[in-house]
Amino acid sequence: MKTAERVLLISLELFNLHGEANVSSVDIANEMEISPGNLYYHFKGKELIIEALAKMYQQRMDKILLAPKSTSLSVEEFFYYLLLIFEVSHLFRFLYRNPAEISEKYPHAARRFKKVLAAKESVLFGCLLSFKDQEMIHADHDQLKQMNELIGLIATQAPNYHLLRGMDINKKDYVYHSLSMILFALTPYINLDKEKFAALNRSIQTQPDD
Amino acid sequence: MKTAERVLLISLELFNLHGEANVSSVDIANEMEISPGNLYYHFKGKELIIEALAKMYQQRMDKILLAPKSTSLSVEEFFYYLLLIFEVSHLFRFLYRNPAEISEKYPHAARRFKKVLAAKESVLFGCLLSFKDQEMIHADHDQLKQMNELIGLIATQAPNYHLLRGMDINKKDYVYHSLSMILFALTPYINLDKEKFAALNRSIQTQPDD
DNA sequence: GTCTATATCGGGATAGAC
DNA sequence: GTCTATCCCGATATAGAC
Repeated sequence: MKTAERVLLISLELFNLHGEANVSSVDIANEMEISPGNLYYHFKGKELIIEALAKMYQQRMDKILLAPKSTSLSVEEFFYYLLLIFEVSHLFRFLYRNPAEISEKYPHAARRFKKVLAAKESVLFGCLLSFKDQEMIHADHDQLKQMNELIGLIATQAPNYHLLRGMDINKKDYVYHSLSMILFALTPYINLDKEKFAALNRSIQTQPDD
Repeated sequence: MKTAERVLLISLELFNLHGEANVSSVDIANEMEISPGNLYYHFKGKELIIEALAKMYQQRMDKILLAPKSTSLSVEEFFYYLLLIFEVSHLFRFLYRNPAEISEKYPHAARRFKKVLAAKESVLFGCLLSFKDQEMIHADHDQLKQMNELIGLIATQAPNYHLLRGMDINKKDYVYHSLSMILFALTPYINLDKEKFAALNRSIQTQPDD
């Protein structure tokens, strides 16, 4: 693997584990067992590393968001879709740790990040609307908007919340927990027979191995 | 006012405005128009300032949480109670900005903070239970737990979420918005006649001046 | 591409005079 | 209690040899 690629992978890992602010360029160089000077040959500063990572995040997420969704998802498919999104967010979870800091220090990366969030929100709202069209959900437009907002809050803040509750964010468990929170929030509005609902609930609560 | 008090007030303001990590002791001294040496005479390091602030937060919050609640709150009173809690959280919002960082750098402050969160959660769960007893809410025990968790997520993560959406966190508007998110999440389970519900909704959406 | 050595800068921290 | 002066240290950044 090329050094530049390794820089990105190792940086991502360290940022996720310890938080971006706690990882210096020297830390990255040490972990890679190269010299700081060499690191600077490839990336002239932490800023450029983070921008590159934000770009990776954007590309991975866009691939999911822009996938030609067979217009009408089932509820089960919707949650599987959410899972895909959560998994990518999990891979780049350092971006979610202190969005305020990141925005101030790395405006370019922040722009990408916010663009992705907006796209995510609009795609998910599209799903909700199509549910309504198919009468799989009973709610007026305003309620759909509130659901969407709740989903957005859970999706973006779940890592911090779970961290606060002492969960290990580096295990993927919290992703499933977040999904079940979303399911709980939507349940009163969803038309889904009891068996299917129970099955969905189980599949969310079952934590596959990492 | 004594210098030590002023240190705490100014620090709190700066931390809330710019985030704890972006405010150095020199910044605080400058803002107060005293010398860094003088600042160190009163607080030997940022750590002690933050611990003192965490203690203030704990005291303010305990006063609310331990207030002898006339056992059976109405739904309206419950939301007013939430508002009181949110207002104190708002005053010390810097603690919510990057809990992971704070925990690592200031374990003492973090202990207090987490203790308060736990107390908050248990008090609010008590309210939900009493609603159930009075049949003001229809939900089983597991659903109550999920509601409580959702409330906890909204209460702790709302500032970051709203920041991410470009809101100005230094205005108190987002507090009311958070309350209406909670109301939305609880609505399907609450027995409340339409008029009272609409009135509650209005009173939450009306943003009193700061 | 990679290394070593070094310069710079800002924040944290303290000593000693007033 | 308050100030000035100073020190230490870690992170960023770069020059120049290999």
